[in-house]
Parts: sequence; C-alpha cells; structure tokens
Amino acid sequence: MQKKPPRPSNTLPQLGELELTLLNALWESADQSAQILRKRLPASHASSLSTVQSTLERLHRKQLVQREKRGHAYVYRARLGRSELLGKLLGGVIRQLHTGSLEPILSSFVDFADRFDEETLDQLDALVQQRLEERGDQ
Amino acid sequence: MQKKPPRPSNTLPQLGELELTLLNALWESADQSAQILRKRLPASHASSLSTVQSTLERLHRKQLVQREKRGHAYVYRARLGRSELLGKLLGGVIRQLHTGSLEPILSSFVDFADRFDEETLDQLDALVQQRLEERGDQ
DNA sequence: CCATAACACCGATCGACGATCGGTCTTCTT
DNA sequence: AAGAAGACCGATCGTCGATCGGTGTTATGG
Repeated sequence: MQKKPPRPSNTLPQLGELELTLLNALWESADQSAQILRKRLPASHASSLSTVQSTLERLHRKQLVQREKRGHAYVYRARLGRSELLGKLLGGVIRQLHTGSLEPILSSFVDFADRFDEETLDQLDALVQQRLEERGDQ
Repeated sequence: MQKKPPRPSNTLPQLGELELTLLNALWESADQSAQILRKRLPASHASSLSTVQSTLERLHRKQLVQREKRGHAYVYRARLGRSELLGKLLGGVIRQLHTGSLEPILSSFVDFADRFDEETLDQLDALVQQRLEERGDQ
C-alpha cells in the first residue's frame, strides 16, 4: 500500500503569535538576548525561557532572524524590516491566488485602501506618484 | 496544574492546496457536485470522493462556499470571488503586521508592484486614478 | 415497492507546525 | 573550582489540512 508522498507545501510557513510578538520586539530594538526578550513580553504571552528560545530558533530556521554569540548567549536581530516581511507575505498570498493577470490583485488592493478610511487612497496615490518619479530619474 | 488556555488564533485559517484547487474549480464554473469536482481535479490532486467532500465541508465551515441540495447531492458555489478572497487574505496579513500607521503597508505594496515587472506600477497608478475619479463622482 | 447506486455523514489516522517546558550539558564569570 | 546563565535536546499538546473506510440515507429505475 503506497502512501501518497507529501507534496511540499507551496505556502510560506505560517507565523505564530509568539513569533510575531518576538519579531515586533526585535523591530523595536535589535540585538536582544532571549532572556531580555522574554522579560519584555506582554503579560498575555508570558513564557518560559525555553519557549522563547525555541521560538527564536524557529525564526532562525525560517531565516527571519540572525543571531550572534555575545558572551555565551545569543543576541538576535531581525533580518527583514517590518515592511519587507509584509512584502514577502503579501507576495506569498498573491502567488497563491493569482492566475495570469495581476489586475485583480491590484484592484483588490485599491479596494482595500479605499475602504480603509478617507485618506488611505490619497496616501497610496502619493506613494505611487513618488515611485513613478523616482523611476523616471534613474 | 492549570493548562494555559489556548488563545484563539488571530490569523485566518490557512487555505490548503486542495481547498484552493477546489475553489479554483468553483470559480471556473459554479454549482458543481463533489463528484464532478472530483473528476475535474488535476492528476496531481487526485483524491477519493470522501476527501473532496470533507474538504468542501471545511470550506463550508469557513464560509467560503455555499451549498444547496440538488436531488440528494449537494452542489457547491464559491461565496466570494477570487479577488474578494484575495482582499480578505491581504487584509488578514495586513492586520497581523500593521501597527498604527498603514504607511509601511502601502509602501511595501507599491514596492511589490514596482518590482514585479515594468508595467505593474503603471497599472496600479491607473487603477488608483480611476478610483479617485469615481469617488469624486458620488 | 424494492434493490442498488449515489451520496452524506461519522470517525479515525497522519504529518506539519506552533507552543510549551523540563532536564541536561556547556560555557562564562568570579 | 563552583555556581549561574544559557544552549540544546527531546517530549507533549492542540490545531489543521489531507486522506479515506465504513455505515446510514435517499433517490430512482425496473
């Protein structure tokens, strides 16, 4: 009886809550040890040192943090900024759903911006214009 | 010894491959029975009827498909269009990462569009302009 | 009206993954 | 050298998508 071989998932590993919390902490200030990070956790995520360590380990495996020995402990640093990570995640979602044309995606994003609040669409417009100009420059 | 109560995940349930494949099939033509859908699956996702059924069941629980008895079988229909779903997923990712300002998010999206290919940024620009005009109209 | 086919429905199992933590082995530091 | 701090290992848990067999239910053609 042949088992169907597991197909490698096409989706990015999901980020868990603690992982996200730690990334946020690292974005606030980099080069923190697990111990320090643990102490900075909001009460809602209080965890043992071990837990924090293995979560950082997971983030390390996922290439989302770098680490470096300082004394005999590691200090961690995010490899991507918040917006870079966001870009990656957006890219992941998009790759999952897009078929041929990107238009529906752009369109839903504009939709999203428009619905968010009064100013967001203008803000988006400004960013696009700015980018278009920069592009003209090079 | 009190177990820490599981916090409800703040993230949308992840969509699996088969789920996505089925949604794609439903977007191509709605009101299909599990059996028909099963036959339309690409060879790479060949599955038993039971598997297709429970996957549709999961999609139903997630409110991603509607169903209706036809004879004694169900026929399924996607509740959201592809771009609506995309909007939801984008919203989910964004909600996960945004802190206060949306600017970094807009900015990464513009980045994403710019890096994608030559035309995408212009396309995005066009959509934004169009939306801005429509908004002026109402 | 009844046999059978076509389904729905239930429940079990599997692998992946994030979270959690206790214990043990290393490595500093004093 | 002793003790503390932290890395490392491995076990357990809950959730989730995938997978499917078996059993009950409902149509439907003879």
